[in-house]
Amino acid sequence: MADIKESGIVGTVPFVKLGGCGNYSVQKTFDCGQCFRFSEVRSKHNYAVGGVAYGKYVIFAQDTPDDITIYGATDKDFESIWKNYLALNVDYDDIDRAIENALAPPYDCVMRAAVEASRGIRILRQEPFETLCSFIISQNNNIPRIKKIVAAMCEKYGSPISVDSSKIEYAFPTAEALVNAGEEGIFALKTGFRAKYILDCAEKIASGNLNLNEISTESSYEKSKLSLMSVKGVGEKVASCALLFGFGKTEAFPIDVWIRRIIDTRFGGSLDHTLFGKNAGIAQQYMFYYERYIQSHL
DNA sequence: GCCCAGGGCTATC
DNA sequence: GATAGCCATGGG
Repeated sequence: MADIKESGIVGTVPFVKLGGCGNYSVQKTFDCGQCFRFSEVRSKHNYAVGGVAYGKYVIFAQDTPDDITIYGATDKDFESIWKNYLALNVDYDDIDRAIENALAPPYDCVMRAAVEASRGIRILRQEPFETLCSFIISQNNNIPRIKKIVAAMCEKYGSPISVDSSKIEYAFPTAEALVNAGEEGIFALKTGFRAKYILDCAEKIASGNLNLNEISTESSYEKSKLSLMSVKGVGEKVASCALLFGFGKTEAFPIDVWIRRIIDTRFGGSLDHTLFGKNAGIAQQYMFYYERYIQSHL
């Protein structure tokens, strides 16, 4: 399992260098459509992404599949936030094996190919409110534009985080801040017909009508999904994505146009995702990545 | 101009 | 329960 090999400070920025990360791919993990707040940054490392989560600006840098360096984090931050966020406390070797063997021939072969293409992807444990709002924004939208809208929302209504003397980042807004923004304020961010959905979501959270902490600890997956679907504009798919990426519910199996497509073209039109059990959401993410990978490499 | 994007709501049958 | 329009916006 991942642990700290070295920690210190460069300039004013604390960092931790990790080893034992397994076959982690920072690039695939942050480029597979689950997270809209990180983007590639230049560094001395092989690959690095920077962004805000849990109110902190951090950079995740990587040179080999086994190491990750986190800038903007102390040892304590790693233990209390980033280990869980990056899913470094989860054994993906076992999960990958289970996914490869979950289906009967010939469909096991499709899953083997999907696992192989997706090697190194981890399901992040993102913040519940941010994740729910982000996937409301995602509906009938594409990934680059979702990122733009979320960034605009943070800049306009999130609290500033000073990175260094010349750079300011922004946290994701609180529910209260979005309620104060109102439907016009949210619409002005180019959210279109989703503005009223985001407002309804923020209102239900701010009023206590919907409690995301309770949903996190709710043991019944169906109940937690129905709770999220009480928000206007949150249907099966958005609720599943939020539960998978923001609430740790790995049995969720969101079906979007890409998953629909791969089921139609490579699984004979139907797929019983409960065969994957608690790994359904991870299998789904591999399928999503694989199908998009194939499309972009034709 | 068209079609599409990590969809869901509403009306109608 | 299924299906048909509709919803804002920008990129290809």
